[in-house]
Amino acid sequence: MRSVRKGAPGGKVRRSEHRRQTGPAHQRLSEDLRSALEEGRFKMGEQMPTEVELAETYGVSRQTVRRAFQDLVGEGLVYRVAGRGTFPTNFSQQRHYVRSIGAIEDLQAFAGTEMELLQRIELIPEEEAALRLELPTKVVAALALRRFYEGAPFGLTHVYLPPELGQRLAESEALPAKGVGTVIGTLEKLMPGTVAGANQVITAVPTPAEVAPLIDGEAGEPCLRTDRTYFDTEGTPVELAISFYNSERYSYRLQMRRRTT
Amino acid sequence: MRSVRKGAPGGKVRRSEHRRQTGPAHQRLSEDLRSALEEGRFKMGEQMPTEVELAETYGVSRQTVRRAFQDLVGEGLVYRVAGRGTFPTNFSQQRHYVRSIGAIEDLQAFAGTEMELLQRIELIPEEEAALRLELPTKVVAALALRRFYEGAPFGLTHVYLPPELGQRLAESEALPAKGVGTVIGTLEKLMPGTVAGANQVITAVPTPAEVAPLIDGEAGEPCLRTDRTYFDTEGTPVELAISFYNSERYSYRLQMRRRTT
DNA sequence: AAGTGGTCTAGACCACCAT
DNA sequence: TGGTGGTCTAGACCACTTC
Repeated sequence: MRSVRKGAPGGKVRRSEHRRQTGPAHQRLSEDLRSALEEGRFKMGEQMPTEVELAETYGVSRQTVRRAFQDLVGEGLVYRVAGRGTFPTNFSQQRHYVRSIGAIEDLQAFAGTEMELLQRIELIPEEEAALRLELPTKVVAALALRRFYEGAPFGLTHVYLPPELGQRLAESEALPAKGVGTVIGTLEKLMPGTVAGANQVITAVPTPAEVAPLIDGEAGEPCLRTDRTYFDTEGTPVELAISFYNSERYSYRLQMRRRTT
Repeated sequence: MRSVRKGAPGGKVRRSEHRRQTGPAHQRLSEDLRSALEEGRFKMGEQMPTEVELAETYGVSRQTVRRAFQDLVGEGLVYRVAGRGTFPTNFSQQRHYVRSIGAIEDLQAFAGTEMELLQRIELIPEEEAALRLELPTKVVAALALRRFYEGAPFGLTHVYLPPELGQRLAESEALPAKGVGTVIGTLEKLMPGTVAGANQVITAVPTPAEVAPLIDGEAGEPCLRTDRTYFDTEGTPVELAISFYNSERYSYRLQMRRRTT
């Protein structure tokens, strides 16, 4: 192993050879490839550059190229067959393809929709919510909001938080009375950890009478109810959101992907 | 780089040092760790063995350990913090935890439920289904089935396939008139490629009158409708499944996870 | 036989965290 | 300051596909 000159140290060398940008080399590479794919620069049916080719043209090691491809495979933009090569999928051609895959980022963004605060945050006793947040007490911080798309309301959400987090949210006054964004998105900036994911249960229920007028629906008519529990990296619940959606204005879309390992 | 003895060749060496089993070393390692986590062999709050430790005790390189941890992070069993270490999440403690994450395997398994064929496979003209399967013609192969849980029906599904695949499915006679399993699971064994994922739209609708009696529901009552399009690695649609679920017996559960990269 | 992706190694430097 | 995970390298062997 001798180490006369040894591999260039990770990360910093060759900084100026290719588009510098920021971040690790594998990330720059995958971004380059992603752009190329989205712009249809690789023809549909056939093979993309091999690992060795990319390693040479980008001046990185084969492992780094593999690392970049990992991301693309995970996003469903390409698929790889040992012995044959790497190929773009159908999805890679659709510009503005759905990046989601039931990913949590989408819920946080809720692109193109607006929210309106109906009930400012306050501490209330709510046994079931407290239980589902795995709290030792029965008191939770609660708030309510409506969500609008193109000016029309389509969803009503009750949000429950651990009191401590609710306190922090209230004090920050980061949550506007009206605007874009989400509670969990706002909350994350105030949290110690990060939001790692959410468990969700989706059911079809009759629109509750008190909810119906708020989402332009009729009481008793089918509506979509989602119960969503966000948790941090350790698996501790940080938010419970119960939403009712007008079924004529909102449907739940997700993409599943086989775990490839 | 000199190469006097160089790294042991991939895959085959040291075969008998640790539990041999099958497959790559990183897979064996991750399975070991998964078991340990599910059995609660690592105490909740605190740190798991470091990469270097595991590399030594398992006689593998650090990269191989990292590869193993990648899987566990992806499954939400552990989280890692640079500079601190690797820690089990809440989920790792729950035995029989939900592996899913909105993964496609669950839909294929539909654990614990039974199916009953209502309508044997046949070729019919169905413009909309053909369109959604991206077929050049209007003819599709169609079949219908009910799904049971503990003897009671809870879902009705219409399945549409490209004619060629439907033909193969019909000829194979692999689909039982009654039993466990799914169409997509059966189909995959007969396909050239593999099922890579599915796009899904979930809506709340009034139970159609013709569907209601089949799922023990009442016409007009809210029920969950899912439109699911499975696709292969290339992104080509291979199956369209439209299902109606009795909302009192079935709710849609999924786990989302932030993409960690 | 040549080429491709899949796996693996030994060693290195870095940013970050705890001390 | 020492330990941890994150990144990177150069080289190797393998299984598999294609020619």
